[in-house]
Amino acid sequence: MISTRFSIAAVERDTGLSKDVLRMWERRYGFPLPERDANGERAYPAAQVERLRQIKRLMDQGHRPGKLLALPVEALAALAPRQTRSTRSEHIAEDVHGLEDLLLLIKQHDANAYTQALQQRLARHGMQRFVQDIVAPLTQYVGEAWEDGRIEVFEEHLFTELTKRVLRQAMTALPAGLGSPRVLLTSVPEEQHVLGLLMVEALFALEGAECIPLGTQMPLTEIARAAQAHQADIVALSFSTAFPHRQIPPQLEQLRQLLAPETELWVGGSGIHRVTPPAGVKFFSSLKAGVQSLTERAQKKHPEAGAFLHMPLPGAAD
Amino acid sequence: MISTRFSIAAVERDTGLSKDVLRMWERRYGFPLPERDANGERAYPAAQVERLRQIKRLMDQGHRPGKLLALPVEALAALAPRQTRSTRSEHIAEDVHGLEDLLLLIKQHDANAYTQALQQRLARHGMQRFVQDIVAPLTQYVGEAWEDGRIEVFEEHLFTELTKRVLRQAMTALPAGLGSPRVLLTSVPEEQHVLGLLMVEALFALEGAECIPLGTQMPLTEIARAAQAHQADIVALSFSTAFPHRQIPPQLEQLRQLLAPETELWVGGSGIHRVTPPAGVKFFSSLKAGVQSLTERAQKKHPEAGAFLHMPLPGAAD
DNA sequence: AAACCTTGTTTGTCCTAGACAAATTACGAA
DNA sequence: TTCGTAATTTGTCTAGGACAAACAAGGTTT
Repeated sequence: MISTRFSIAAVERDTGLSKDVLRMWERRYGFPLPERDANGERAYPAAQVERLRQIKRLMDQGHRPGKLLALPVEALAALAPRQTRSTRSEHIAEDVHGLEDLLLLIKQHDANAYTQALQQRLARHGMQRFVQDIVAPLTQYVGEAWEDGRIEVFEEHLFTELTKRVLRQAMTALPAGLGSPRVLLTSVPEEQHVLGLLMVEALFALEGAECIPLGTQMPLTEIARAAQAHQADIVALSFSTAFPHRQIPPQLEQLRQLLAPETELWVGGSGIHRVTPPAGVKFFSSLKAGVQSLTERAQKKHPEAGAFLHMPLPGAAD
Repeated sequence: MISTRFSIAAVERDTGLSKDVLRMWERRYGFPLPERDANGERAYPAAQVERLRQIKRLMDQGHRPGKLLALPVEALAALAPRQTRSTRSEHIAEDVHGLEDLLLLIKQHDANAYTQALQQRLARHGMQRFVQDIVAPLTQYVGEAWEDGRIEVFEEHLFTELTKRVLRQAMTALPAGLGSPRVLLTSVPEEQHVLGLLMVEALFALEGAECIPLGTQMPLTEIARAAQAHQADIVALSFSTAFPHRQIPPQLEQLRQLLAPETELWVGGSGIHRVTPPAGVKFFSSLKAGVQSLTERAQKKHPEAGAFLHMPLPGAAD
C-alpha cells in the first residue's frame, strides 16, 4: 500500500486533536510536520497520525505535550502512566483475576462468550451487586487498560457495546419507577460514554426512581428543555476521563443557568476527579455516593415511604 | 434571567455549525452578529443561537444558507421543507396512523407506555416484520418530523433510546450466528445515529450472519484494524441524513484504502441518497436490498447451505 | 421537451500569524 | 513542609485571504 495520507480534518476525527492544536504544535514544536498536497494543504502520513494517537493517549494520562513532542519516537512507547489517578485501582485489586478473565474474552474477540459470562454473573449476584462489584470495576479496569495502551480502541468499543446490552436487558426486567424523584440521565456533547449513565440508571431504578434516559450528547439548551418538559427533579450527567477537564466547569455553569433553580444537577463519572463543582452542582465520586444521596433525599421528602427503599449500600464501587 | 450568552465553542456544540462557518457567515452575510465579551471574543445571545438552530434545520432540508440568512426572522418559521427527499414517506402513508400513535406517546413523554406499545407490536408481528414494517418506517417518520420541526431534539433522543432498548432486547433472544459471513457494524466519527445499524443487525442476525456490533463513531483507522482483527468479511456502515453529504465520498475512499481489498464495504442509511458510491463500495438504499444482497452472497459462497436462509423478503421497507 | 455541456455564483474549508487568558510549574519565603 | 508569587506552557480565539468543490443558470444539441 502506497502512503495513505490524511487531511487535517481526517486527523482531527481520528485523533481527537483539534485543527487549531495540530497547527499550533507544528508551529511551536515542529511536530507533526505533515507533507503538503497539490493544493498546499497539510497531508499527514499514517506514521505521524499513529504517533499523534500515542501522544494523545499519554496526555490523557497526565503527561504534558511539551515534553512528549520533544521526545524521540522510541522513548514514547516506554513511558509509564503519570500518577494523576488516585491509587489506580488498588481497591479492585482483590478481584482483579475475575476481571482479567472477562477482559481476556474481549481481547480474544469472542463476543458470545463474553456476553454469556456477563449474564452468568448477573444471574449469580443479582442486579445491584452485578453493577457495583462487576460492571463498575470492570469498566474502570478497561479504562486503565485503555490508558496504558493494553487494549485497542475497537476492543473498547466492543466491550462497551456488549456490556451495554447486558445492562439494558437486565433493566427491562425491573418494575416501573415510583414516579418520584424523576431523574433525567444524559451527557453533554463530545461526551459519548454511556456506560456510567447506564450503571447509575440501573441502581437508581432499583431504588424506585423514575429514570428518563436520553442517551448521550445532548446540547445544553436541549437538556434544559427536556428537564422542563419532563418535570425532572434531578438532571444527572456523566463525564469520562476522556473528556477535557478544563471544559467541565464552564459547561456546568452554563447548564446551571439554563436549568430551573429547583432542578438539582448531579454529576458523576471518572472525569470529575480534581475538578471543583460550581455553585449549585453536586459531584459524586462514586456510584455508591450517588445512590446514598438518592435514598437520603427520598427520606427527607417522603419520610413515611422509607420502607420502600433499600438500606445504604455495603461494599465499595465506582 | 439575564441574557445568557454563548461562546463560539458553545454555539458550535449546540448547533453543529463549525467555528469557521460561524465566522464566515458573519463576514459574508452579517448574521450571526454576536456581541463581544470583555476580551473582545464573540458572545452570542440566546436568540441568535435559537435562530441558528432553526437555520441549520432548514439547511438539512435542502435550503441554501445564502437565502436563509438574508431572510427576516418571521419568514423562517413559515418555510416548508424543500423537496429533496424522494416522495417523502408516501410509501408509509398507508399505515401512518399506527406510527402517529406511537409518536404521540413520545410527545407525551410517556416512556413506559411507548416501550410497552413497541413490545406488544414485536410480540404480535415477530422480529422481521417488526423491524421492517414498524421500526424502519417509524424511524423515517420521526426523522421527517424532526426535519419539519414537529419534534424536539430531546424527544428524538428519547425515541431513539427507548427504541434501541426494545430492539436490543429482542436480539438477545436470537440464536448465535453461523460464523459466516462475519459482518462488522459501525459508523464513522460525527455519525452518532445507531438505530439503522441495529435494524440491519437484527435482520442480518436473522439470516444467520455473525454480527460484530462496535457501536458508533469509530475512527477510520480503527475500523480497519477491527476488520482485520475480527476477520470480517463485510464492514457495514450507516449514514443518517444529519451527516454532511459532501464528506461521505472522501471518507469512504479513505476507508476503502485502509481496508484489505477482499473485505467488502457496505453502506446504507438515509444519508446516502444522491451520493454516488466510490469504487469498491456498495450502497444500499433500503434494508430490504441489504438483506437480499446478503442472502445472494451466501448462496454464491455456499450454495449447499441455502436451505438455512430465508427467502427474499416481501414487502417494502427502508 | 429532455439531456447535455459551459459558465458563473455560492459555500465550506483550509491557510498564516498574532494575541492572550487560564492552567501549570518553578521558585523563593515563611 | 506549606504557602504565595512569578514564569512558563498551552489551548483557544481573532483577522482576513485563497481556493476548490458543489450548485444554479443559461444555452446548445438530440
